[in-house]
Amino acid sequence: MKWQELASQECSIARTLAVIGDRWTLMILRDLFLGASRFEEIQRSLNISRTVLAERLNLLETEGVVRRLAYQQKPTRYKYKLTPKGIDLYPVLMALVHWGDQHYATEVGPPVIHHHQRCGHDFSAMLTCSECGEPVSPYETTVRFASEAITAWLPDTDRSGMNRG
Amino acid sequence: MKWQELASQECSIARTLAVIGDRWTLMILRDLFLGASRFEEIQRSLNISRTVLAERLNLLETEGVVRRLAYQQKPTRYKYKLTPKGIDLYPVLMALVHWGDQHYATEVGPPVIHHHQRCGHDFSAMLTCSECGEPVSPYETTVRFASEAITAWLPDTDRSGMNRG
DNA sequence: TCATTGAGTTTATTTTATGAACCTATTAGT
DNA sequence: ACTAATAGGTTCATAAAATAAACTCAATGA
Repeated sequence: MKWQELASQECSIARTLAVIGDRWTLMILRDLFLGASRFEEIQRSLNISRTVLAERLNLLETEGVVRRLAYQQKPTRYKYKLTPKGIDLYPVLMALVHWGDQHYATEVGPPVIHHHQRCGHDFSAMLTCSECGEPVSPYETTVRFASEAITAWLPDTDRSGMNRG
Repeated sequence: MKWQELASQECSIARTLAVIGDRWTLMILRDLFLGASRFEEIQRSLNISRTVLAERLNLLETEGVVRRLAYQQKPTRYKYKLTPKGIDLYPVLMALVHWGDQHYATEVGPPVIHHHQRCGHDFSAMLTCSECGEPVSPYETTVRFASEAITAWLPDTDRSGMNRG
């Protein structure tokens, strides 16, 4: 299967990855979240090839993830800003950060610290249930499509019918 | 910059993407979370090239994200299971699902439904603060590294010194 | 004996990424 | 006036990676 056929799959992960799932796009989005907005700025920050950066920004704009705005005339120069749809990717980025912090942090700790102004603490991303607000572990969830429940993460011995939707 | 140099960057997103950030790995992980475990099974499910699948599973095993287990002898055949480190990617997958559900769902609704057994409801992923447990929006957070706070997501007019760590 | 399954590996071809140079418009410096 | 620099790309030759198909090996089943 070619990569672009992913977008047509009946799966939200596939459809999401068809937009942001290549090798550089999430790094570009990181830069946008960190305040980069100009082509040159992102290119120099990531040291990415200009060809790829241009292509990716184009796709992100087509998909409504970023907006291209002229920030000056004569000559016209552009910057890229996250749209609300793009800002909705914040939980994706935070989940990636958290996994990296968990498993690849050095002795000196995580390189970037996130601060929650509402509560005044430095924080990390936690996944919770939209319905009850409690933290969610994969061991407490089931998945269904066409009426089947799946609990692949359980050890084989524990699959005693629990977790079947 | 070449892709593999990403891993050496002082950034948890970069280090995470160096492991799972290519075009197919997150789809492979989706399959593993959904219960696939054998090479053939994943290959047929994704219709991915065998070369790439073998290479990716190898990297994931090297990185400790999956474990390769013999499930029979004569001939020895293997399956792949998520390790605890791999299961820690659950929030990443759920964040991707949620964004896809938000922005690419069809009239018939999301293709896959996630159920939270603890509360008994179908749910979606919500990002909350590890410290106060409240939902986190990017507008309420700051980031710092080398003592600088960043709030790129705010409209320019709102950047009045608030959100600076 | 021949076909099939599973887990890959090998190889030829196609696709994608890289790096360098180039283009256009404008301002700043000498 | 000439030159260099900046920004936002595009073009092009080369390198790297992905794809599809065929092949390997060990065993089982018809």
